[in-house]
Amino acid sequence: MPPEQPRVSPRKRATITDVARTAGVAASTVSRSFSNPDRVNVHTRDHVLGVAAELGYTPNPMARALESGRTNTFALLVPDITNPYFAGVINGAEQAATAAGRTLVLGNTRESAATEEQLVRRLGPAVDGFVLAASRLPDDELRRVAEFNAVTLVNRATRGVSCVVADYASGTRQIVDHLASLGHRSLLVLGGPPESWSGARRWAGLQDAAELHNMQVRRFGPYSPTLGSGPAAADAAVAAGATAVVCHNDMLAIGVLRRLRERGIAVPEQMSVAGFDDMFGASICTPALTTLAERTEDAGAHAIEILGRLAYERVAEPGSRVLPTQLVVRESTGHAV
Amino acid sequence: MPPEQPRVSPRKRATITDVARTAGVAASTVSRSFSNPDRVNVHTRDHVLGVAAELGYTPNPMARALESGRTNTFALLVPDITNPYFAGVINGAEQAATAAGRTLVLGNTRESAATEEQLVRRLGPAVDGFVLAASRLPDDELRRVAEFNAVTLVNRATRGVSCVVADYASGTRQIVDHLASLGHRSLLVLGGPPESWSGARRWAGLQDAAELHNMQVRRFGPYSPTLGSGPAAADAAVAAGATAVVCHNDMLAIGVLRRLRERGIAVPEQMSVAGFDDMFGASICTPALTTLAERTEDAGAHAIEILGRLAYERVAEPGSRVLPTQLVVRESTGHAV
DNA sequence: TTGAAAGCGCTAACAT
DNA sequence: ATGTTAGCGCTTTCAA
Repeated sequence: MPPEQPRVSPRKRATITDVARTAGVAASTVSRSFSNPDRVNVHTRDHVLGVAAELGYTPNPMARALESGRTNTFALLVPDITNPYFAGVINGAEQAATAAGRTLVLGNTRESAATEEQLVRRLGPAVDGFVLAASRLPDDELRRVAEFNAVTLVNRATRGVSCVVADYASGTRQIVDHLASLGHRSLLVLGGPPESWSGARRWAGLQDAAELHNMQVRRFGPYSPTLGSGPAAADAAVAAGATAVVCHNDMLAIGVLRRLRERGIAVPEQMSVAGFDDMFGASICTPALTTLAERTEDAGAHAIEILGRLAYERVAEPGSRVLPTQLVVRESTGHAV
Repeated sequence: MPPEQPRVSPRKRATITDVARTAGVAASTVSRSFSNPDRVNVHTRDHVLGVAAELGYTPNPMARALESGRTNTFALLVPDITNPYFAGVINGAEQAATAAGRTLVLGNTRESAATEEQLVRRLGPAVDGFVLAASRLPDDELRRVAEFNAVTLVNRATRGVSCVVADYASGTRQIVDHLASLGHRSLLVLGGPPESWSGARRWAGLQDAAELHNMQVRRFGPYSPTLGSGPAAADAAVAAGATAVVCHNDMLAIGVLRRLRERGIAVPEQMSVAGFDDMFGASICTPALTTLAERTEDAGAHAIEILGRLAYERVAEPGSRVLPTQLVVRESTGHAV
C-alpha cells in the first residue's frame, strides 16, 4: 500500500487564540463559551462555537489541567491486564467513568510492586485519582500514595484508604458448606502468591469455615495463579490423597482440571475442585468449574464512584464497601469418594 | 463553627520552583538536571536531584507536554476491552510502550464508531499517537485523525495509514484446506458485524479458498461476536444442514459449540466447527476448538513501534506489516459425515 | 555552566 | 457581557 501523501509533521491543532482571532473576540470569551456558556451572550457564543467547530478546535485538556489542577482523569491499575478476572473490574470502572464524563487510563503492573509504584509516580500528577486493583504495594506505601491522590482499593484493604472488597467471609463459608454437605471431611487449599491480600483473606475464611465443620484443612503452595501452575498443584494434591481441593483462583483451578484429566483422574468422582472468581472460562471448561463469583463489574463501578467523591467532593470518610459473593455450583464438585 | 467538616485535601505536590528554591538554584537548572543532565555541572546536578528526591518531586507531565507538545503517551483503543482476543494486543502494546519509556492509555470503544470518535477527540490533544485496534471508523475519518495524530491500525487497513494486519489470505486458505482434506464439500460461514474489516477479509479469503477446492460456501448472519449469539447461529447452521461451519471468531464459535451440545449434536462427528483468534478459552472448551491463531502480542508491539517512528522520528512512510497466522487444529473439526 | 525571561494553551480574577 | 492580565509548571532561548 503506497503512501498517499507523505506527511512529515502532524497538522497543528487550532488553539483558543486561533478561535478568538478568527471569531474576533478575546480568548477568555472563547474559554467561557466552552466552560461557562451561561456567562456569555447567546449570540456571541453561537458564533464562537461555530468558528471553533469550523477550525476543529478542541480544548487542550493538558492546558486546562495545568491551570485547574484537575485532569478529570482516573487511572486504574491492575496486576494482570490479560487476566479475565480483571476484565470485569475494568469494564465496570470504564463504564462508570464514561458515565461520569471522565477519562479512564489503564495500567498494567505485571504483578510487580515496583512497576506499580513506578506507574503511580508517573501517572500521579496527571490523574485525579487511582483505583488500585489487588494492589501489591505495602500498606504504608499505599497510605503515602493516598496523601497526594485520591485512592480506592479493590480487593485490598488498609486503614485510612477507601476500598471495595468482596465478602470472602461469607464466600468461603459457602464453599466449605457445599463441600461438607457432599461428605468431604478434609480440604486441601492450593494457595496463590504470598503477597496476595485476597489470597490471605480466602485462606483465613476457609480455615474458619472448615473449623465450623470440624474439617481438616491444609494449604499447599504458593503457586502462581496461572494455568501453567496447574500440573504442579494437581500432582501435589494427588500425592496428598486429597478428595477436595480449593484453588487460589479459577486460572489455577482450570490448570489443575486439565492436569487431572491428563492423568486420568475423574473429576468430581475421584476429586472435587473449586476455584475463585468465576472468570470467563470457568463455565466453558470441562467439567465446568464450581467457583465463587464476585461482582467484579460492580466493584469497578463502585470504586470509580467513591473515587469521584474523594477527588471532587473532598469527602474525608474513606468509604469502604463489601460486595456479596456467591457460589456457582457446576460440575467439578461432587460427593466424596 | 459547624462541626469539624471531615475534609481531606490532597497534599500539594512539590513543583520545580520548590526544588529550585530549596536547592538554591534557578528553575531552569532543575529542569536541565532532569531533561538534559549533560548540560549541568555534575556536582550541581547531584545536589539538585538529591533535593528533588527529598521533596518527592516528579516533573509534571502535563506542564511538560504543554511546552513541548509531546506527552510521551500513546492511546490504544479497542472495541471490547473484555474480549480476550484484545488482551493479547493490549499486552503486547503495553509491554512495548513500557520498554520504550512511554505511557499507554487504554480506551474502550464498545464496538461503536461514535464512541471511538469521541475518544479520539477527547484524547487527541493529550497523546502523541493512537493505536486503533479493529477500528470501526470509516476510512475518511481515519485519515482525518491521522492528520493530527500519529495513527497505526491493527487489523484494519486503509490507504495512507500505517497498519499491522494478520495474514488472512493464508489463514483462511489453511482453514479451508484442512476442512477439504477431511472430506467436507461445503462450508457455512457464520459472519460477524458488517462493519468489521477483519470479518470482510475473512469472508473474502474463505470464498477464494473454497473456490480453489470447488467447495460451496454460504454466509449467514451477521451475528454479534459474542457467546450470546451462539444459539441463533448454531440453530441456523443445523437448519441448513451444514457439515462444517466457520465462525466469525472464537467467542461466537464457543457459543455455537455450547448450543450444539445442548441440542445433542455431536462435534465433530455430526458437525465441524472452526473459529478465528485462538483466544483464551479455545483450548479449554469441550471439544477444544480448531481455530486460526494470530500473533496478537506481536501485533500490539509492532503497532507501538511503528507509532514511535511516526510520532517521534517524523517518518513519512506509513509502515504496514503483515503478520503470519497459523491454524491450530484441535478437536472440533473432523471427517465429514 | 547557570540564570532570567518568554511563552506553551488555558482559566480566573479583575476591569471595563 | 466582554476584554485584559496574570499565572498554572515546565522548557527553552538568550545572556551573563
